[in-house]
Amino acid sequence: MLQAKNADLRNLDAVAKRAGVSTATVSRVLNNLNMVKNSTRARVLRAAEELKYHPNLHARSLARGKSRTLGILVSNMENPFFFDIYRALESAAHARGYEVVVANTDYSSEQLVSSVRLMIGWRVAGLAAIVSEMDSHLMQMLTDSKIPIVFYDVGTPQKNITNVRVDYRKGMKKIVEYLHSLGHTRMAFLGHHSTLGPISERRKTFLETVARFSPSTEGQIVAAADGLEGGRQAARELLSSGFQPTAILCVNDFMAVGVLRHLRDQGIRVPEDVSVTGFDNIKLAEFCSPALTTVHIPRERIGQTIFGNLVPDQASDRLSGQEILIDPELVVRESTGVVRQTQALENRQPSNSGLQPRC
Amino acid sequence: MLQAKNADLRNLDAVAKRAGVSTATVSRVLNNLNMVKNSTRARVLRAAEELKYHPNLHARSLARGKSRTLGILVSNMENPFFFDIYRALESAAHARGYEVVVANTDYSSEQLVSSVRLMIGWRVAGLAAIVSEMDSHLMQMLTDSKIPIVFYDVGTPQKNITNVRVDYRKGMKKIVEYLHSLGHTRMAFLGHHSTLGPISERRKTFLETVARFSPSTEGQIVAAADGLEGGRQAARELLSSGFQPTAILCVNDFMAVGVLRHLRDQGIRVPEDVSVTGFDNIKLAEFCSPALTTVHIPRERIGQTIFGNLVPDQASDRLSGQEILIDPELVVRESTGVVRQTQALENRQPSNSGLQPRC
DNA sequence: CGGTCGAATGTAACCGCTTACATACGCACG
DNA sequence: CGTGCGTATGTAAGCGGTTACATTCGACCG
Repeated sequence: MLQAKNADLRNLDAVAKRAGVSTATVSRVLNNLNMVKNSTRARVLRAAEELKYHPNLHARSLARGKSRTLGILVSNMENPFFFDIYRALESAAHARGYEVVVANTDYSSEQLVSSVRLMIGWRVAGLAAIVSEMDSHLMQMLTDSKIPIVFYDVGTPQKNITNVRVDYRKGMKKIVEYLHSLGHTRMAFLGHHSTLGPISERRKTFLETVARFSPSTEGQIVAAADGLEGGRQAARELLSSGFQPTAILCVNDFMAVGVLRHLRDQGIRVPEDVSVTGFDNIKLAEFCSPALTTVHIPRERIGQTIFGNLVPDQASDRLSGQEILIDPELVVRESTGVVRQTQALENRQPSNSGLQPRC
Repeated sequence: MLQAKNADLRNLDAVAKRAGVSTATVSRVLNNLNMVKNSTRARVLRAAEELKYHPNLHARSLARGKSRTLGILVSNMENPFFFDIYRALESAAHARGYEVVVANTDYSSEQLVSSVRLMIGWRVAGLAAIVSEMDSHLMQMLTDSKIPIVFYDVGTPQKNITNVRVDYRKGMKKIVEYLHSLGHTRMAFLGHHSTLGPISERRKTFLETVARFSPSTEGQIVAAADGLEGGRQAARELLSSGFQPTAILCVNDFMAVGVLRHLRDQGIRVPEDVSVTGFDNIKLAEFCSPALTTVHIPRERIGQTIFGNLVPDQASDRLSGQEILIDPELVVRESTGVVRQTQALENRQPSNSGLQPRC
């Protein structure tokens, strides 16, 4: 583009002219390469300062052919679970001199794909996909890209792709067994986006584990959107479905907080009338009322692990192409309790639902 | 950099060669400029597809000399208040074909400055600074940059800088007056980062308004970090200070939720024993227990306003250099109540603190 | 049939930076 | 005083796109 001679063109050339040196020297000064006499360095720095010069980072990346920027994709930044991983990852990155760009996918695989396109276009040095959704062509696109990638939750290991997973089965099993040990007989699983892998893993495990205690124990399923409002909505549907749960198992803490709200509105006490559990152990789980019994997922560690596998550590090398499995732990707080005899018996109504999912 | 002839070099040239056309034609196809015969377009697209070609966006920005990317700076993405504005802004941007990059500043002006540097380096088309912190040199740096900028909360209007502000004074006044009308006599303001402009605006208004009701009413001040934990911590300090408030006014909802937690732990009932108010009206305010009385700040509208002032609208022109003021509204929920006679009288202890802030 | 014109494509000069290589300089040494 | 060498700087060729301008190619017209 032949640009009109712009009066305030602030580029290397302008700085070079003003300092009476060549662009190469300016570049060397700005990149802290030595080999530059102190007096020249000073002249250059002053010139840059006077011109309010800010290097064009696009030009820089282009010339260098590589960047120190990592891409991060998350399904729902509003959910503190994702935010926490993002934050841990970002701070690890900053500590090692990497920049970070984030994109929200809203659990939509179209958005996931278009964000990945963007990141590839930006030639990020690595890509972390902390998402629950997937796209059939995506894996191919990513392996082709040759960019180091870490998937959390979804995807399969490849030459350039590492997977970090949490053993959701184990976590879910612990919850169901714990509730069963408290005498719960009618449990409901409350989720969102039932088609997504990591979510349906929990749902399936729920159903399987409940089935093990059948017929003394029944299971039921509902789903809405992720979030506070989604949790409330799902609780509303659950209660009006006729199934009268002794315990509600939420797919995550964030939705559980919404559930608590609806129960309080209905005058249903937690845990006296019904127990509620979450998943993730976000900070909010400890601050809501009653505090949530949940499953702890070590988000800090996950963030660090992801970073470690994205950026080649000088010492140890990457576990590229591996799968890393993380174990969750049960955290018991106030939202669960022993089933009262009356609670187990009362409300026994024609519950024709049984184990049939209806989401 | 003279690069080793990279076997899988996927750039315009490679696509052009494979399609048997020039790079100009490829570029035209990829940018949907017409003037390209359909048959050639198809050949080019197939070549690009086969090579898994992804345009280098750095090169593109560099060549175009302008970008369609907006920079967003927020103080604390973890606080839903900031997140909501960010989300509204992002979705407005996407709707108009803009990309968005975010950076967290953690209320630190050093981080703010370095993020601004980054954004300028990326030559963003516009910059939204939704931050509470400030830096003395920053304004100069920004006006010099010539980038369209919108500040929320801080900064002063300039040629290329618009300001969006919420009338926090009005909001705070409404809260204090409301509480006073309920008979509250000992109020505490609970904040964070007391040196930051928007925060101290609320604190000052609190003190002024309380002073108007003096001596029948007393005020007290504490501060901790923003967040759930910070709220809890501040509440702890407040209660152990000897000042026994009838009402606790929090600088934002997020901290208020932390406060509620501590009060519950201490067996102090809200609002029977003490009233609590928030600020912002985040979703969580409605979901916590008890639901928070707060001041509504229209974050959606703020996000849209910011976008509208960042990107020149074809129809109306920007209000650049203006200041836009937004009015907040009181939202009464469950966390505030009338002071019981006993509550007002009991606990009357040697409160030597009076109106003296101690943060 | 030469000329005109518009549509389709090619050529090459940028965008602003990095960096390999060339050059200039000063100084110790034979 | 010429040579060699290390240090400081300059020169220019990339990086991978975009786009102004040139060129080619038919079709259509006088």
